[in-house]
Amino acid sequence: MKLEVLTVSDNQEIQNSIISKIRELINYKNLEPGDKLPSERMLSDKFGVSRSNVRDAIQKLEFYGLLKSIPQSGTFVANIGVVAMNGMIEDILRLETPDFKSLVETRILLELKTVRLASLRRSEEDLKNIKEALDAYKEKALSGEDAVQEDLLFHLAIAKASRNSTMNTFMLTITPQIIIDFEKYHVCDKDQAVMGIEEHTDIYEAIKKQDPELAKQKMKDHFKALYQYCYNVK
Amino acid sequence: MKLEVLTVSDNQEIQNSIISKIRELINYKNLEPGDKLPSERMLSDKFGVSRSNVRDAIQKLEFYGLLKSIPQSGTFVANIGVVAMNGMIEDILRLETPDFKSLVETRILLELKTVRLASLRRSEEDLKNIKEALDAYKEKALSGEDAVQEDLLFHLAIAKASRNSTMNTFMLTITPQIIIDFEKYHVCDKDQAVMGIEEHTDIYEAIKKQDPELAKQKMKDHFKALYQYCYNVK
DNA sequence: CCATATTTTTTGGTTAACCAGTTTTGGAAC
DNA sequence: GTTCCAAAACTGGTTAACCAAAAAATATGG
Repeated sequence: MKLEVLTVSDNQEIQNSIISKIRELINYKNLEPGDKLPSERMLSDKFGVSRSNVRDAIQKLEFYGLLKSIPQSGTFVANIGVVAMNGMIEDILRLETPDFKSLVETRILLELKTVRLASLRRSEEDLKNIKEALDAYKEKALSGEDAVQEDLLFHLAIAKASRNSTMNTFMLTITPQIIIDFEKYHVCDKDQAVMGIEEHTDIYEAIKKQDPELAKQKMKDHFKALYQYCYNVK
Repeated sequence: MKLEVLTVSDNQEIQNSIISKIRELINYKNLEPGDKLPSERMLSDKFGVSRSNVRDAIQKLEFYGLLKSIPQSGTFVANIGVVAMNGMIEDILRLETPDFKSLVETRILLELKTVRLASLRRSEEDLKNIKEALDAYKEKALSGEDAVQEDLLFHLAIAKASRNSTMNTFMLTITPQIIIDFEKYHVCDKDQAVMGIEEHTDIYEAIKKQDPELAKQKMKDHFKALYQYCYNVK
């Protein structure tokens, strides 16, 4: 287990080092938006690493919109100037795995917004999906089983109903880590699950009534315990 | 150009189809958290696609925390139940490229929060970084040049000072697309750049004074024009 | 029959060869 | 000197062979 973590860390190091070298190259050669980077083979040769490592690094920079690979042509620097490029690569290199507090803080921010938007924009089908998620959660929680999954699916259903694809994506990306941390820190015990039913129902009713402020308040109440817990732990 | 878009779309289709098949497999075989998936070779064989396609699909599901590859052992379903797994894969398959309105809406939400947090948590070094970004923006804007990069670097400096790694990451991920859309829709003309100097300075001063509510209000003012523009366009 | 050592198989990851386009280049024709 | 075209070189993507480590199976000794 230790070894695995180590290798992952090493790979991360290698990738960051390659990203760093690509930045130096862009600076040194004064590459501007639209200019072509040296080929993957050349880079892997120059950096002394495998081509797949170079490809992975490029893919990451492509994800953040800094580079653009075109199939049989080359890799190009995106329509972004050298200043922004440097600043963003700097930030990307410093990206750390988010701590629990940061995660919860962000989740609360997002959910107070998505629940408000969902109240305003939900379709009848959205409402139906939320209701189904609520019922599934109810049943599981009442049976005394662990209902963390159904809990989060209820929240994801609200995020989907918010009709904001960016926030929906963000909720999707933080959910797995939240599940892991919840289990790690033993948040959401079973006694809270029953209380959660009432709170979830309140949120659902507010969305049904299309009352954004009420929905936001009910979500706030729902997060109250989590919020305090989170700030006590860390 | 058309062709490129087409192939990208095709690749996306292939990947989604593989993800979909993996889901069916998990459902059919009733795989639970911790269970091992068939090997990559077996999957590529069974699905009739290349192994690298399977690897890419697995990597994506790994990003969303649904699978976990362990080097010389196998790929395992994460500590997430079959219900949440299905719901999340469903959402992942439906992920669309975010529209401009969704992007701006999310950015405003994030920035109103980060500027507040930055006011409360900023270190002296954070403040220095923000000041430097502000000065760079000032200089560029006053010279009449395009200062979109320096503009966004100022905002990213604030995000960094918020000491919330998740929000910082989210700001990084949406920034490139925002730049692209800004240029596409010709937001942020040069006459706005000069006005932006004053607004940026106000925000900086509020952060310096560690006044979170003032900072939030100044950021709100800063976004006022953008907000209206965004809701008129779409 | 059990516990331990050893060989064999299986695994995700890596490397190198290959492919189908794109880009460059060299020289022929005018 | 310019234009054009074919051929060679180069490109990111794909495929298949290979690697080392981890499991699994088999053998060995008690």
